[in-house]
Amino acid sequence: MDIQPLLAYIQKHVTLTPEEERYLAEHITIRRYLKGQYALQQGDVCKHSSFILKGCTRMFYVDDEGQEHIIMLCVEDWWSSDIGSFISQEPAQFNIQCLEDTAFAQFHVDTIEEVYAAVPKLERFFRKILERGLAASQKRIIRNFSMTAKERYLYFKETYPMIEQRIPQYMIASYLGITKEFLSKIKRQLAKEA
Amino acid sequence: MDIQPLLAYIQKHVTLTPEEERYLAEHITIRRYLKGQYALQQGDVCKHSSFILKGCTRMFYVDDEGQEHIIMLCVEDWWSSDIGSFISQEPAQFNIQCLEDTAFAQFHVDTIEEVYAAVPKLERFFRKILERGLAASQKRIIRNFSMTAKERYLYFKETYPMIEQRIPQYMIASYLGITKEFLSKIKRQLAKEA
DNA sequence: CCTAAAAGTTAATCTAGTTTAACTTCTTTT
DNA sequence: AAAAGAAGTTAAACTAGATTAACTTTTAGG
Repeated sequence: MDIQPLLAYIQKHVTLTPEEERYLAEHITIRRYLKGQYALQQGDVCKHSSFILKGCTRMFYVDDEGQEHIIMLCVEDWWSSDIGSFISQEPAQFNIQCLEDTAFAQFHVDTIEEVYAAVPKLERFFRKILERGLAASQKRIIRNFSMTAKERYLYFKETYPMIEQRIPQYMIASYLGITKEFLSKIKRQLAKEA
Repeated sequence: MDIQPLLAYIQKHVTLTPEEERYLAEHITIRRYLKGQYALQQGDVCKHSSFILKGCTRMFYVDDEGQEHIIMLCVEDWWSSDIGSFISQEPAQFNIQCLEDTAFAQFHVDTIEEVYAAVPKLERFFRKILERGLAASQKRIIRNFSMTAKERYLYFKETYPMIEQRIPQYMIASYLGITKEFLSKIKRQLAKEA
């Protein structure tokens, strides 16, 4: 598996020299999972910062009543880790499951600080994508408070048209914070309107 | 106003030399606002990354129906900016209003990259607090989906006991994503239980 | 190609939280 | 100390979305 998608993604934010690219490639591991497998399980410690080269994952939380809540649906060019567990090295609160055969490019927690020190541009890169991630997360909180379920669904469809095709409806419902039954009702309504 | 609280906060994450501290102090501006004033208004561009030395703010969004939604309540030692607007230099979606007389230590967007270049430890520092911020934001999304309003209120009280005293109830209700009437009902219920 | 399991639908009933509106404190200003 | 505005409370009527349960359709494995 080629790490080209990762390099291309990084180059959008910082410009690496060929040497730096080589160093990067040496400090990254490729890891593959089959559809259905877990890249991380609630309770385990998250040891990797993982970029999706190919495939698709869901990050979800199982609450005290046994109900699943999807926080993120990730496809190619997304980072899919429990960042809370990764930085604290405490047990993860989230599960990450592959929804298709998936290949990750992974930084290991034990060497990432060393990588930042050797290639400060990579620390800059992560600083930048964390800024974007935090801004996006705050906007999501707002959407959850200020939009109805129907509006959230329409926003999701419009913003991630490619994701809807690849993922079962009941997972999209969970991502939107509603039941699959209610999403079904929303879709019927929308079909009637059109 | 002394920037000591900021220095102490930074030193928790990275260790600055006296020289670096001096450089930092030269690239920071102190800005004061009175209770009720806006440090940022929806539609303006956020030019500063602001740390609260003293005081207290709310960051909120006004939706199409004119309703206010509070995303963050910030006190001393918190960063209070619209990070989405700050990094893109596009109009802010959020307002930041001071709920008490407030003093900020501010980095200006035009010089912050220069500061990162001069003191890479500061970029490291921001990378770390962004990681924490993103992890916290994800956990908040989960709480909003998996807890009832009553549970969210109890969590808030327990996690930020000092904030509840300083801020009107109706703002706490907005932060929790409920109406002030319903928070009132929850409090009555809790009082009865005890 | 068959069959079982997974995914999606429909509809009735129920509930957490909203809306509206009237009322009661509590603060602040004069 | 009075007045007025801001903050908080109460209760009745309402609604978005959950729950339950029975059903249909799609998918994938043997």
